[in-house]
Amino acid sequence: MEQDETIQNECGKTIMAINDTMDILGGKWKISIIACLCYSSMRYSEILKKVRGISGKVLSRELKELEINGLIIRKVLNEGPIAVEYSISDYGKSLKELTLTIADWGLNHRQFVIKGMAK
Amino acid sequence: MEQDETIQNECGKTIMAINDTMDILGGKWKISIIACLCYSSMRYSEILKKVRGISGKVLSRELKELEINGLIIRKVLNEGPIAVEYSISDYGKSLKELTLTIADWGLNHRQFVIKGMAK
DNA sequence: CAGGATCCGGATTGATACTG
DNA sequence: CAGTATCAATCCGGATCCTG
Repeated sequence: MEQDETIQNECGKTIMAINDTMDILGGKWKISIIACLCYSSMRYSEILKKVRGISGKVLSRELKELEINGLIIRKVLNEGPIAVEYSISDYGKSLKELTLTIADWGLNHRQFVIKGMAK
Repeated sequence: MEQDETIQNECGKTIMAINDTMDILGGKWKISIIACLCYSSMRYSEILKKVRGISGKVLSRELKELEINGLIIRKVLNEGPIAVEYSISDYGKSLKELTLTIADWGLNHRQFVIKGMAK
């Protein structure tokens, strides 16, 4: 029984930790944006092209939130015509492994589906 | 420049792979549910308690989607009074590493915030 | 170019009540 | 117990227009 309780507590802690992560990275786009900036720094309009499907309004909101959480850095390169560069922060780099794990699973899942083994 | 293009392509592929994963695991709760069932099989009402904050309606919808995708297994134990047990499938187990990576980052992030280094 | 303001319809959620 | 049905509230994202 003690063993069971230990397992149950572990489970609860894990879920809390997952929630902590999801509070920061939740939503449809943040992980993609982080993964993108892990490859190289980018301008606003470049991210807009890379992260297919995101709208301008949503992108600027997501970038703002990521910046507030210290995961990315916003740097104004030039005023009139304005140019802004976004890059990953040192802290944001701690998410690189996570993004790769997620991408790996997606690749494997695609194979899995193609082979028709999912059913 | 060729090097740059390679990097850009890698980036695009990574983002597509992330989208593939997110199509399956997207949303606020699915990862928590999977993590939960990686610890042990559970009844509907147990999951409801473990995954704090989720409503019954949303839980049953999420469970249905996870089952359709082959990640979890639904087993009726008993009719009247009905009892249902959910468990992780072999395929779902391939997500265990992912859930642990996410939980790890959440734990570290909590430390990071506590130490006030996030600003 | 970067991104804010506004409008708007559709998706998502929570509460509550109900069923086999 | 394990859900389903329903309604109201809300959250979104998209499109469009506007600014420095």
